Amino acid sequence: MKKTIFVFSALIISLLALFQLGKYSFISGNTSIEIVISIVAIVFLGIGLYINRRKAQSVREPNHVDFKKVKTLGISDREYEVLLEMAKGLSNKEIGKKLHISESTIKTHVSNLLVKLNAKRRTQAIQIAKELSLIPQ
Amino acid sequence: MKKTIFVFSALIISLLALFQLGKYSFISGNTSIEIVISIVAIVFLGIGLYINRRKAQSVREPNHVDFKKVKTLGISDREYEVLLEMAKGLSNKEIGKKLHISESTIKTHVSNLLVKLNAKRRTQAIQIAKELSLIPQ
DNA sequence: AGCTTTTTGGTACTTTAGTATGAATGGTTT
DNA sequence: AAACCATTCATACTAAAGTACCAAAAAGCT
Repeated sequence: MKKTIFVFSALIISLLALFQLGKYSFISGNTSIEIVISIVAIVFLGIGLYINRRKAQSVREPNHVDFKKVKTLGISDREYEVLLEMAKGLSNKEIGKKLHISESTIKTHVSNLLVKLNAKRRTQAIQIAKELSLIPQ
Repeated sequence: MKKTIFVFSALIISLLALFQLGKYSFISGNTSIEIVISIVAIVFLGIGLYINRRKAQSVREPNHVDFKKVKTLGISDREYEVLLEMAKGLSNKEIGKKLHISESTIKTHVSNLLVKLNAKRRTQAIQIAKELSLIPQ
């Protein structure tokens, strides 16, 4: 947020400078009114595009993952791997094959995940994990 | 896409008009250079914001739902309701209670959904449904 | 009215998921 | 070295999910 304030302050200052420069250039007769207006138009168009792109990114980034929260919940690396595969819709057996470990181990991991995510079922766990941005949407 | 082209054409025309109007107002001496530049700046800022908002919406709208595709896949209204509850992480029994029908009926609906979505499990069905924008993310 | 689709529900069964418990291994910390 | 944690795996069990098959209302269409 500090960064945002700084960026916008710098923007406003440079805009005022542009404004004055435009006026000066015109009065001194070096530049035509069309060029001044065009420059202003392009600069402000760019600013408009920039502001909304930043906003769009911050509002909701579907692929953003909050690893800190994962750690906070006490989810281990291996459990997290299982969570990711689970969210893809794989069965315990399939996850086991993919990670080269037994289905039994997957069950253990899943069981632990359900407790840590406070879920009753794997479908609920996936939903919760996505809401908390633990995994990408 | 046709709509987009139309909107942008109208925009460019109105901008050219604004340009000429600005020049005329200034030359005729009715308006000061500051006001002309300010109007141009505000208008272009607004255009920049507008363009990016549309773009941000079209790129990925998490809550967008493609009902046509739902119908194309032959998913009935009731099956779709079940799909939504399923995606929330509810069990068959819980869905039954919520929709005031038996768990047995839910099983029938889920089984049909799995065939229509070409999924082996409910977790996979949810994943596929979200990818196809059948249900909100 | 007759036909079709949807929605509902049941039984019986198989498969998958999830729990509980215990235990062995390897790595890290104290 | 001892304690701790993550990872692995097994057994035995219960619960939930899913399949197959059937059947009967209810709603929609011609």
